[in-house]
Amino acid sequence: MALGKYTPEEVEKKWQEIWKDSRCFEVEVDPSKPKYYVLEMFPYPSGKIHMGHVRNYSIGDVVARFKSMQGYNVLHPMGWDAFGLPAENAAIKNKTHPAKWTYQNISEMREQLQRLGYSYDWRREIASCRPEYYKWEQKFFLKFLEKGLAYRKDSPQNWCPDCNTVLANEQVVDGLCWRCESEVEQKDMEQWFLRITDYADELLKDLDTLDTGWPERVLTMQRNWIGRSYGAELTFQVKDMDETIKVFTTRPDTISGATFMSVAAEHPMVETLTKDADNKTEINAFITNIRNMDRIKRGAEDLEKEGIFTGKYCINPITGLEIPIFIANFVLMGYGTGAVMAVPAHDQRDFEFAKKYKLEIKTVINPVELHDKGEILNESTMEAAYTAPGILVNSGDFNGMENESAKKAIVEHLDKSGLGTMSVNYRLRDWNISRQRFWGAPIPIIYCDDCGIVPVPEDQLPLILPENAQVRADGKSPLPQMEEFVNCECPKCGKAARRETDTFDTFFESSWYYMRYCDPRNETEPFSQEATDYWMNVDQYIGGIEHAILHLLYSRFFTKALRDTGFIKTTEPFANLLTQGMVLKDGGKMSKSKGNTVDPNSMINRYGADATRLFILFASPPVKELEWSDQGIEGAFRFLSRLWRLVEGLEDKLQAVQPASSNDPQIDAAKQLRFKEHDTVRRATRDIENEFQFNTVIAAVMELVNEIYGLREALKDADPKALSSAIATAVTLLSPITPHVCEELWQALGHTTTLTKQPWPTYDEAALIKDEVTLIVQVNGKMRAKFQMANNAPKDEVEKVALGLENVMAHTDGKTIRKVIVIPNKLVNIVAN
RNA sequence: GCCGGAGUGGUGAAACUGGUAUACACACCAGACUUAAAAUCUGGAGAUCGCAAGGUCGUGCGGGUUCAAAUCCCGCCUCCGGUACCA
Repeated sequence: MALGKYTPEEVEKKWQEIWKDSRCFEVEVDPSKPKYYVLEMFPYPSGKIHMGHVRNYSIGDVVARFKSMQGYNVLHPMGWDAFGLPAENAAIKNKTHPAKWTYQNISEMREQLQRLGYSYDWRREIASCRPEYYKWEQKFFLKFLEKGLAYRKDSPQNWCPDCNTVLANEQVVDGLCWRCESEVEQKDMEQWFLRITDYADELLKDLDTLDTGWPERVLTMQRNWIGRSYGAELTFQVKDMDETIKVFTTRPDTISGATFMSVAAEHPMVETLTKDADNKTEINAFITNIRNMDRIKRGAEDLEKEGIFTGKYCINPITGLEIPIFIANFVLMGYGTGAVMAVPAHDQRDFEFAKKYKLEIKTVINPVELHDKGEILNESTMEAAYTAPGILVNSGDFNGMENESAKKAIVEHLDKSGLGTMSVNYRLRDWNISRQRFWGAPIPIIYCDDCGIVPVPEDQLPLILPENAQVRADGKSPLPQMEEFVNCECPKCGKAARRETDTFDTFFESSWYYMRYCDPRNETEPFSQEATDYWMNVDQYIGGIEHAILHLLYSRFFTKALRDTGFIKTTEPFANLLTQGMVLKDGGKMSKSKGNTVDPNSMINRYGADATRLFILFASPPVKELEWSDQGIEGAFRFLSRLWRLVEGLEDKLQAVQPASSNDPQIDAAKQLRFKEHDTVRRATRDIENEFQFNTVIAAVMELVNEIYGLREALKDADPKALSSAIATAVTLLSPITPHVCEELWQALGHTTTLTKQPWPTYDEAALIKDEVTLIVQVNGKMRAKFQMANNAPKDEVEKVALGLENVMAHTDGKTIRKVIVIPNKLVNIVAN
């Protein structure tokens, strides 16, 4: 069969059809084979794929094809994270329904992905906006409700005025909305929450099990986000009032040094404390000022510490002394109890505050060096708080104790009078899942005047998002105005009732989609036990670092919550995580606003899917950033053409042999080629297995191709089998990366089966042993000469030859040879002076 | 401040357990082919001195360990990413 000119569009179309017809990427549960689940984060159907997607999905495709060649039963699905705000905005703009826009985008993006030749089992495709999908998460929600994992609460929430909805803490980045970057406001609202904090400890502890599979920095980010700190909750009596204030502290050992107390402006006690203060107006102005300050300014590092005295005192439970209560701008209601016992001598913030307002500073922890000299840290000359360990002083019965043991002793003492207990505090907050948006899954709840909150009965699921809704020009959800949606019967008492009109946070959908892929068409349950027992968990997950906390934390939580509600046995969803680097252009992130985007479609049109994939995998290792280069993709295309021409030029000489099958080379050229061939298999396998370093895999194959070019004249008549074997190896090794062109060349070699059924090549150790090796000679560590010698020549012989080399003699002349180090088959180092 | 990562040619990047620093590619230069160009094939190339053989320097900076360091240790500098009044 004549190969002709390399025209990617023809080759790619041809093989995509063959793969589709042969259904070679469709997989089923098969306990007789080891499984491998490779998953890339599913995209939001924005309409067009971008280079970030191409990179993400190309990496995943190589992994999938490679593992499949290694004999695994590979699950490699794709779908759509299809709920979200852009669809609503587009619907407003085009006066259409978000669903229409979304489904149209999905079909366009699906086509683009298919043009790239990815090995997905397309039968498993899911779109999270379909009732058949979100039905199950409505069911999960009802189960969570039963279990007490879902609850409703009225509290200040992050409100994005642009998106017209609340946001979870994780979705507020530097005080800005993660999606639209508007300034987030605070707003009191009644909302639905999931008790992710119930799992805080487990989420933290299980990070240790991901130690080898996840990038260090993602683990660290999650640990910081959960923010576990161990300390104590202590109770302070308010003087002359029947009230107490609880504080959380990690330093109960310093309590005797607590000379005042700071509470947050939002603290519920503030109103009571300041009710009859003389300067009530001043206090109110101070509070209003803090509360109106936006989050960025309030959180700024250089924000001046400010406070105001409430006029009230509380009693230090250890010293019995009265200490003033302040409202302070740096105390956050969202952490701990919203009140802090202030120990200026041993906390930097309290120190600064005390200096500013001339409050007492009292040393209670003494540095050991001073203590040994019989001295005590002098408060009046201190320039910063002393936060290191030490010995207790000015602390009554606890004097002389080491501060670490004093922590426990003091809390135990307070516990006797019910004023203190050891406690753990987390930075993590419960997950607010209510969204005041239309394009999301409806929360299956009914409000009845008589029965209160009533869950939608399970047999009424899915609770379908109305298809006839008209999106509003002001961006607000149309649901609350839709009588036919809102009005319903109470399932309990049958009276008229109202439906919840909020929808789920869209992170709800992405928190379990990888489970649904295991059994995506199941109509009676979210997924069968059989399917998830076999496929879960995901062996290799691939996606962007931007989800280090959000999606990855929610998914981990969901997995555990679904385990505890009996849906699945898995505890951690993703065994291994690869976060691919960004795609840059001209040193910056590709973005529409910068106008430096490169459209994957135009690259495919011009150079083909294979060249696009090749470049993106060659230019940088997957975890690193990738600088886009127009010349680079040109070069990738040139390499594929070069490989093509190699086969084309030898067409009548080549045979349909297996990779690495030339076993008996007679001439030097064949020996040399055989060595290179086996060495390439060794390197390629090693580099894929070592963190998927596809860039060096490609470099190795390029070297092999260069070698074949150099030897082809010598071998084409003398040993065509050696050439055929080497070409077969190159094509096979490259096939996960550039599958279409490799299939075509494989066929041109005379093979009748496809590469999708071809095993990954193996190499023969014996082929890597050379008759002669090159040795390096150093004199005092500097390279002076090289020479050829028989493999494994005896040390003394090697030494003799090395010492006799001309340039070596020149450098050792007149010197005494002290030592000669011989590393077999590698190097000789002569130490002389 | 803290946590993570990275500093290697003109550029993207290699270097497996310490053992020829710069593989592979891009860009560049030269030769072959061509009337010419493109494409292709072959070759060159870290800097510097030298006609050459060869020498000297060279992996952010300064030390150290070692026969031998891009690689290990100590101390810094710069850049990127994340994160922070978290009590």
